[in-house]
Amino acid sequence: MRAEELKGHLDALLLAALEGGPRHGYAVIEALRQNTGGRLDLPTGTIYPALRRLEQAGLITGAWSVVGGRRRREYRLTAAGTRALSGRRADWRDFSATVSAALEGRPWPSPA
Amino acid sequence: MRAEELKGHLDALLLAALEGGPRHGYAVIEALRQNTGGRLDLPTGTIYPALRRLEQAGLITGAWSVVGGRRRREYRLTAAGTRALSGRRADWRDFSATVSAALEGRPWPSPA
DNA sequence: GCGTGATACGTAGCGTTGCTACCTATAGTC
DNA sequence: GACTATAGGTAGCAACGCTACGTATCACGC
Repeated sequence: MRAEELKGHLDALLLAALEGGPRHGYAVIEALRQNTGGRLDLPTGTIYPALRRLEQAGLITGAWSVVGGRRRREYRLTAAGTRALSGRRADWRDFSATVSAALEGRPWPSPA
Repeated sequence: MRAEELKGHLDALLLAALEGGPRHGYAVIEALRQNTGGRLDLPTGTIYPALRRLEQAGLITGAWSVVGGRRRREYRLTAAGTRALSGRRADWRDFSATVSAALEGRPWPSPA
């Protein structure tokens, strides 16, 4: 998967990963990897800053906890985050339909 | 349509717009607009630099012409461009399936 | 002749954002 | 002691589409 492709869609994926309940960053990475058959294997340098962005935007809230001697920051969706997620889903459907139409449709004849 | 969503996918759209025959920049914009029912209405500041990038990458070639007193730069796909287009189409299908799986699938239960 | 809109090309500079590369720390296993 | 998995983080970079301009021609109304 080329790198730039994900730009602008990561937030939606992260919100979706938190939809089923609270998760910490590392678990989000694993969930994404498992749910996409390994096609989406995002580096920590992508996930952690993105989660902080979402927290700062008020779409998720984070709380520290310690499990098995290791500290975790558990994130959960806020009400605004839930709304944002459904907005992003609609955006994705629209975007994906638009690009598919432009890309997969039969060649557009040039007027010449 | 949010702005960042397009990132990394524009090249494919431009190549596809040239698949049916040579077009100049302004005509590409119109073709994109018409072919997506107006959902994709890209500014010239997006299209012209992108076409130059593609030309520099050897995926398209441009040639000046004058029609009705106005100069145009007509672009056409090169052989490499045609190959690139089919690669990008495959990328899109893979990417779109991956994101849809992660986004539209039923909520993953949290392991807690 | 003048203004306005469509056609047609272009550039400068910006902001966003995901990535690479690196760092810290604990627990378990060999 | 070394290594892997788990868990968090930052600095700096590169890519790229967008905004805001600027240039020019042609057609049309007035």
